[in-house]
Amino acid sequence: MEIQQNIKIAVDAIVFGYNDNTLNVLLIKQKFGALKNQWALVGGFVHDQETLHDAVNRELKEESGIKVNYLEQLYTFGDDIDRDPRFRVVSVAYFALVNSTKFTLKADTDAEDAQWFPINNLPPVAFDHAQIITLAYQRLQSKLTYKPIGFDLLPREFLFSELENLYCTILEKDIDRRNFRKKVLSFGIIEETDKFGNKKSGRPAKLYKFNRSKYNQFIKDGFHFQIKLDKKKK
Amino acid sequence: MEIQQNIKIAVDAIVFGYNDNTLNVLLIKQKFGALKNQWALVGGFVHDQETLHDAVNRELKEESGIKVNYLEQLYTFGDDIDRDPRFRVVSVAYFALVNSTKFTLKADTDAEDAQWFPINNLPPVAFDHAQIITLAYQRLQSKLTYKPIGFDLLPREFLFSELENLYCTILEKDIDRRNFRKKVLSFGIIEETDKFGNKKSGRPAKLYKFNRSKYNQFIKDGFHFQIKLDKKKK
DNA sequence: TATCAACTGCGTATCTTTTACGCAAAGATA
DNA sequence: TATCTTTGCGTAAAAGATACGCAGTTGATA
Repeated sequence: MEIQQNIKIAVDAIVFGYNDNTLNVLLIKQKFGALKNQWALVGGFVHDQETLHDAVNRELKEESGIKVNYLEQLYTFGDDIDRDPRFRVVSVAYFALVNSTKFTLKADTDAEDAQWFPINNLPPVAFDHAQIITLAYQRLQSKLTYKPIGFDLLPREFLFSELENLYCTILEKDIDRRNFRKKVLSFGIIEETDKFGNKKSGRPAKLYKFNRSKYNQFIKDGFHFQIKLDKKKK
Repeated sequence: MEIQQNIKIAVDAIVFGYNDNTLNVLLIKQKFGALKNQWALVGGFVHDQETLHDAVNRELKEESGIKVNYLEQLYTFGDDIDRDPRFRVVSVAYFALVNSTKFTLKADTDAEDAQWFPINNLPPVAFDHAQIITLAYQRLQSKLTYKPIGFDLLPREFLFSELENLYCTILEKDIDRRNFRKKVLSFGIIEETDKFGNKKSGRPAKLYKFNRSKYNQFIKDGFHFQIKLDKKKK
């Protein structure tokens, strides 16, 4: 039985980083090919003998040198037959989080340049990549409220104010600092260290860290991680 | 620029129906090909000139004659290189809901037989389809709590007790009938008709119907549909 | 060194939502 | 009429979310 089919499969990765109260997206500019000199998501065609996950990780390594903290499949784009002008491509998009302070971007084999762009100030991007980024941002926003993925954007040890700002920034909402702290602490999934973060002014703040095994237990016990930030109901 | 790639793209559909307090999955048994005489999900290879959605709808029509109420992309399975013994297949799985009382299944061109199976009593299925069904069921369970998709499994007009049983059955949880009713009514997204459902005994019950435009307004006003069914906290 | 600005960390009163559950209403059956 | 069953409404108590006061600790400044 032979199936005639002339469609290529690619993967794309939307990598989010967080730095200085700003959410950033990783974009690359390729040396070769159709995307020459255009900003685009990390991505490329899947090899015959690698899994989709392997393909994403390979592209991430080849094009940016980054190792992500969190990776999940986002959506498969295959309803626009002409999204790539060369031939039909179905692209499986992945969604990744990284602590961007940890890395210096190194454009590796395929990419001429790799850079962080603030989500609110993106350059024009290739193909339908703007649409993909929008979807990824929505996923990030909603997932942040019911999974503890914010920690994957922060350093291993962080200040409460950093976590708080991250939620404010990404969810684009106000927040009551004291209630937020109370809520997060009530889950019992982060613990304080004996270290203090260095700040310009103000009372020194303890560094905290996320405890994943406590989180797993928390879930197993039937509790729910949920952070809502609406200051007021209607 | 030529890309060498030898991977086929398929779509699969997990169709849920609800009947007599039972959640069912649609499976088919094919006449021809590798799946001959094995139960499997509706699905097949994507044509070069059709979108992924079109491919799913075509397969649904060809293999079962069903028109679904709700369709969304579920997940793309491409991490098991040998999931199909013939050659590498990446499959984009879709998740569909239908009011199964409305249809008589007609096995059409490709399928020998199309049948509903209770989710808790499935026959052996081809490939990794059991895994796909499990994922779809999880998606259904979680989505039911925050989107009004339950109505897509019911007739246009339904009894409150039917809606209630649907939630109980799918979420596998107990429920306080009176609180459930209060909660759902408080959203203002379903309205009563002047008709009554026929029951064996007991006080006659009004038929209700879901009002989608009210729901859209409800969302636009910043409210959230959310139905939690835990009878007790820890 | 006194004061101020900036930020942390804790506590409490109030309002809203969820949960538990009592009970009358409206048929069907015998 | 007595009984069974299911519907539909109401209310009290428990739990959770929100608003907000305020002292503690630092660096910078007058």
